Amino acid sequence: MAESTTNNNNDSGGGGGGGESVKLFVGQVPKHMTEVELITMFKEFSLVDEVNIIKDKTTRTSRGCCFLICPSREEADKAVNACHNKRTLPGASSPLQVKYADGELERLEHKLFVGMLPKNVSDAEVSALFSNYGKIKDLQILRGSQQTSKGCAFLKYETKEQAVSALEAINGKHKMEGSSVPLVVKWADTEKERQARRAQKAQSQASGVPNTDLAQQPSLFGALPMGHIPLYNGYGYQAPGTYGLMQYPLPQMQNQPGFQNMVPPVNRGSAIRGLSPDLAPGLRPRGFSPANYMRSGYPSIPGLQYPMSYPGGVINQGSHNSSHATSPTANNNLAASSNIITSSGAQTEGPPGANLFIYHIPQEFGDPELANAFQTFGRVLSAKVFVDKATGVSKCFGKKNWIYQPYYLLRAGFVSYDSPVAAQSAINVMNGYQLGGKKLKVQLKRDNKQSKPY
DNA sequence: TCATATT
Repeated sequence: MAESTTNNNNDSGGGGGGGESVKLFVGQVPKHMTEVELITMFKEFSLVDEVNIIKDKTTRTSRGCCFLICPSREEADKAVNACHNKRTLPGASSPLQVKYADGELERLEHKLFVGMLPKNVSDAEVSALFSNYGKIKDLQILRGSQQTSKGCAFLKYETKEQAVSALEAINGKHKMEGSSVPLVVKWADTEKERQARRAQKAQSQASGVPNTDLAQQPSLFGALPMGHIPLYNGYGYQAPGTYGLMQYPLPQMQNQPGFQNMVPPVNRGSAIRGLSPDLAPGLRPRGFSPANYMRSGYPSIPGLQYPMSYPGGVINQGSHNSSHATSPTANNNLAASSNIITSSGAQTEGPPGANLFIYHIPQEFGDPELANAFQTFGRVLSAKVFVDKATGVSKCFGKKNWIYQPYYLLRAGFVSYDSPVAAQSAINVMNGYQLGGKKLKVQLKRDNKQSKPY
């Protein structure tokens, strides 16, 4: 005797048979029909796990459509083939519409997005890594005009389990060779999400007055199950409006009695000192330029080894204009600057007007050096150097092959302060300052989150 | 010339 009244053969979760439940959208459903009636009807054509009538939010009445959950793709296809445009239910004006629900096809592809790939990564490297978790059906590294990767890829696995295990094992944990940041692994966007992303991008680029008001995008929230918290926010975004971080408790501590005396005065007044004329680039000691020392070896922390060479490092010199600045101070500064970048790699943004965009940063500068160079003017929340996409590589002709090699690493970066005053001080002193053969351009970072209605 | 990219 076969199953007669069992409608919950729930083997999809247990992994028996490898079936994966599939959600279908059904249109042209008479509003008076119940879920039980619909289940009964569809069971003539396929196995059915569940039917959910889609109801009006307020009136709770049927909207004339439903979701139909089938235990496998095969069963779902049976329902589609038997019903779509083939049968008209009593009271309906047109035949049933039965199709895969939005995002369902993509979901069934077990497709992952991989971010934070090195620019020069090869298919073989990515393939080797991800093959540890299952059979790769498809791999596509996104590449730009040259061979260089755009830092991300798409990847399909044979089964959901394989994709999940890769996601959990690699996301945020695995660093590729030569990369300092871990890979990001997420489920690829569905078609709808792609469109939403495109629209949002177009809007923010067109107007320059981006809409970051969450209240104006209610659909995204309505789509999330109640209580759902995304497992991983791949981009580390903060909710708009939550400026700053709690990771730097120092400002509060500095205001407490007893702490002030522990901080050398030169340090605490640094933002103001940065504005003082005697530190201005044009008035710095002659006969010593950053370009000079760069030719004769590459100091990792120029601000410390060549204290007179640029304004950011000037507080470290004990000689000519600040007798109370001592070398322990310099060490403190170094320690502070290396703490600026969090271990998670998350970049922190300061309040509006407190973030700088800096161009023509010397090659020798990494994040810590950049932070060090700019900390004289205020509390640096974050400093980030990156290579300019357009000019980071040049192509050369070889006898047989194209050779892509870096020739002049044009670098830019961001520095975020906790106050606009500090940022302005840094601009006043550092903009146009010659460092490493090029003049720094220091300006306020474009701020796309600026305008926000109340 | 504006960071973490989306087929």
